[in-house]
Amino acid sequence: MQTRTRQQTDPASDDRPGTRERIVRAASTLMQRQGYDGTGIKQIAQEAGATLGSVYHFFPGGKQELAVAAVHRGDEEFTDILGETLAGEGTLAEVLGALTRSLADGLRESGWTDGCPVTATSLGTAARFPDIQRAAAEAFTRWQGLVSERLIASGTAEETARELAVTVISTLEGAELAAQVCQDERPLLLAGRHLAELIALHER
Amino acid sequence: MQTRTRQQTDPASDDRPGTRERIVRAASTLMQRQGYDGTGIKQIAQEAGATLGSVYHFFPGGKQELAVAAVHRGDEEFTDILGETLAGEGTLAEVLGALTRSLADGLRESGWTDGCPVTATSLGTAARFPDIQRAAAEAFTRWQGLVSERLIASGTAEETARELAVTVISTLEGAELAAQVCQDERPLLLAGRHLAELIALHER
DNA sequence: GTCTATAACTCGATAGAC
DNA sequence: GTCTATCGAGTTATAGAC
Repeated sequence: MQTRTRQQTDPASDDRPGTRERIVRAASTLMQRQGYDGTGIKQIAQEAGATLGSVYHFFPGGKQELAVAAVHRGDEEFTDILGETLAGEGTLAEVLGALTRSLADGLRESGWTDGCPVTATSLGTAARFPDIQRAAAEAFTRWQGLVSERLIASGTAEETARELAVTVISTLEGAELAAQVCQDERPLLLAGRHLAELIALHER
Repeated sequence: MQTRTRQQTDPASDDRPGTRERIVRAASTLMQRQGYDGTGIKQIAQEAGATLGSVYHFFPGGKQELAVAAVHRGDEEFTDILGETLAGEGTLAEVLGALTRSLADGLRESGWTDGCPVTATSLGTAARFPDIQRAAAEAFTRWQGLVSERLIASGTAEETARELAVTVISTLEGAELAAQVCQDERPLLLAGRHLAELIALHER
């Protein structure tokens, strides 16, 4: 899901992150917007304020290795957000409402361009690049696991929780997609409400 | 969502569809698998058994016009499937189970490559090509409308039905995405079950 | 580690014969 | 309507100076 806070990429500013870090960020952001094939390595280098030589120095595997790093980065970012959100106060319904609200805000503020970096980077590449597919699958599985743990902790039966968690991630992902495609935040907000209802149905 | 039945593309067979039709089918199928930027016009021409000259004869607007036609085709195909499924016998729960089952079968049989043609073609292109974004948004809206009508017909209140329909499409779309990414049909099957529960909750 | 130059290739699109 | 040839610009990736 979309998680990135728009950041400074001023190539002239001091004490900025290291070159490798800037390259990964640029790759993740650009592939989130334009997908794997729509993003060029030269564009990544330029956005990162690095040269082509530096990109291949840190990522000798080329574009494919860069995409795997970008997916891992997207995974980590949303894992952090999801973890913090789920650990926050409030009922699960409130937590889901805050999460979808936040995703909707970020998506709208980006002009509906910045959706889920994992999805955008991996979709259409799975058949050609198994490494990218694997990284994306790991992300989805990790997110499902986080939701599942929270459901179990709040009293849902284990098997039920694992199943519900899969649908929670599917629905969040699909709602962000629908919001992006329709350029309308309602799918995300409705997903938050309906998921809360679905979960309440299974709580004891 | 993924709807296509694998079809003959034998370039030598007789009484096959016209050139324009073959080009649209090839464009839709290839962009469904590889996305807009991952699919070349030459590849489309070859898969369609046509020449580059023919492609530009029927689609003078080039790749962009071809992508819009491909999205419209994907829209029509799933609109037909959804319409027939919803009009079929059985409770809405049964109907959703059959639909997700069918989507899962198609996805698995394609080796997890053929997801939703509308999503795959439009994701990552919205900012650059408003025509493609618009065609994709129309598809999502149409599908939501179909589900909404069926919900209203089976006794759900109008506003409730419209809202539920949005989440039904979001969840189906997200579950197909999750199934594709994880190469596992369970997200789709669970989505069918959970959506049935959610809808039952709102029936009177 | 960073930079430039370039090799090797593919892309979308066009022109014009048939 | 169909075909081939090709243009110009773009791509990924590499080589080698600094």
